[in-house]
Amino acid sequence: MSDAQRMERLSAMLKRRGIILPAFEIYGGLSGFIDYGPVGARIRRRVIENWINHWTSHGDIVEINSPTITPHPVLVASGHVGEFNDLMTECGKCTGAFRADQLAENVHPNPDSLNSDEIDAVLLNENISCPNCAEQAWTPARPMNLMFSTTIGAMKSTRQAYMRPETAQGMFMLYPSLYRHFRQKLPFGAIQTGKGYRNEISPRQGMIRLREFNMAELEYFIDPENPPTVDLTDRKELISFIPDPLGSNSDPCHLNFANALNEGIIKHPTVAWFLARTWDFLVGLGIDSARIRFRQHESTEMAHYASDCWDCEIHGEHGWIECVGIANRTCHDLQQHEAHSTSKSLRAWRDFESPRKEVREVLAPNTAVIGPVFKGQAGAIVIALGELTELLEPPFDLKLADGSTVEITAEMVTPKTIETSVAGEWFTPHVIEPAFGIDRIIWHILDHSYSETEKSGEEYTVLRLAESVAPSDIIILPLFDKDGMGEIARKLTNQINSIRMIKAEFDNSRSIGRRYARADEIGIPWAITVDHTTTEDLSVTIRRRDDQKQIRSTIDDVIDSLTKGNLGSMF
RNA sequence: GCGCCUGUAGUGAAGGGGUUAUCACCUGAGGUUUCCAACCUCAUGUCCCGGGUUCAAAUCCCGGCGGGCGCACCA
Repeated sequence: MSDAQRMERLSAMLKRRGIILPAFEIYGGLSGFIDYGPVGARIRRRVIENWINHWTSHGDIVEINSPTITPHPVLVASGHVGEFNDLMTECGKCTGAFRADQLAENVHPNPDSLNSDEIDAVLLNENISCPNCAEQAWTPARPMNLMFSTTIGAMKSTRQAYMRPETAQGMFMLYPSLYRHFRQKLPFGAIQTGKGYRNEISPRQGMIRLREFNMAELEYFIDPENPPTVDLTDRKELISFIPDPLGSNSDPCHLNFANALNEGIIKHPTVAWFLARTWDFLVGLGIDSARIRFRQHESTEMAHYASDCWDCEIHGEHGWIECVGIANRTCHDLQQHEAHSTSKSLRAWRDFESPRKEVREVLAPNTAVIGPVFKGQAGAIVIALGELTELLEPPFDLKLADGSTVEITAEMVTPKTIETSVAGEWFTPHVIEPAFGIDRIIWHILDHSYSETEKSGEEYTVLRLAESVAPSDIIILPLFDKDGMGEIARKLTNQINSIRMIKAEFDNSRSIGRRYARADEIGIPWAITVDHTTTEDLSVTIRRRDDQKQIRSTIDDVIDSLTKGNLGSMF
């Protein structure tokens, strides 16, 4: 078995066993889309359930769910419409593709604002040549829209919308509700799992770059002046870090999380905490911890909203692949939505340590005088008086918002000293976002679990899935489907399936060895075999997938252990 | 999107203008079998799609779609 062929054998197995398959294949297939088959769909569900439990068990994180279709203005505010609508042009000679606005950067003050005709003209008139081959032969610029576009409504009055490119915006839309839910106290977080859509130019590498994919994102809202810290000193694992090559500590290193934070490689204490919890999650799913690393983004490749970004990369058949992005998005999203939407409540309140006293000298308006004199203008005058930054001695000329000027006399105002007490202030929370690519994680779970061994000189395949993500918890096999063994096995299967959150399979087809082999190949961790002895004393054998070891026990004990989730302790 | 390679049962492969397209494994039915892909009999199932050349195309040509690799792209 040569290693070069391993991925092909793995892919063939995934297809043959109904785990991962190309989508729409009976219509010729469609690149960038996959199906999870009957076995794969259960693995996917369990990975997502693990993810939800992992975060909601923190206590200050809740799950929400939002639409996948997102109206245009939301994605304008988030920056996706701008970022995802770049105009591309190609060199007619060397076929290199470039962003047209970047080519025009030095000859135009604001190339991003140009439409395709305008930017074509700029490239032509300014004699912009290809950075690659120096030719001047640009194809007409075309928008490279990485969002799937759609419209809401029919006929007239349709509204532009897109399939969401990330689930995150849903959490920002619900910020006011989340703030109330958490009794107006930071920090808190919200998670969402679901589909995201990006119209990739060329999907590649199987399920690594999909056009429709499973995402799982967490938005954790914090007070930037009081970021939550978690003591990481008792975590001794050495983690592989690749820091920002432009930073001060740029050498790849192995450190525990606490030291990485202390040495300033991880800049933010809350980000450090999420890196650690991400590591816990992946290892808990059965990802090989030696093949996980954290890579810090260079400042130049940082997302448009982020101040500090880490990728969690996992190594597999496709090399090192970004599977989780952990970003400090700062206040960008909430500020943008506050600016673009009608809501002014995308903020949090922070108490001062002690209330701040403010003393202000003002000219209080005597409305009983101003009203009759100025009539319709009176309101504007009261506002203008309130906005005065220095105390003027009446009479004086007061400039109003509409540009007109009125004369204020002494009887119209009363100088006053106003003392106010300010208990705190409103601010825009910062957001730490761990964003998980579920399909990529599932690929690496399968990759790391896929084990090609030998058994009696024959090739033998075992999918060593963690119990938490196995497609079924256990398989029940009658040694032969006769002499009452089949009936006992069917009854036992039903009994186990009635246990909450436990899934049992039944298989009576072909020889026992073949059934073990099939179960091993899709990663079912345990098998119960009903044999002749069972018909006499209701004892069964329990077989462990990973070493094929078997023990005998009573059905009652097996069900008891299974319910408690500690079947392994019987061995 | 460009270039090179490529597409035959569920999986992996052979064949390469001319009867009914071949093999292994898998899957199903039956038999056999007292725990690890055993064996026997039988069965289901395939030339990616569309044009063209030809008396005849799974085979040759063109285009599309899918896959692999490289370039480009990848908040």
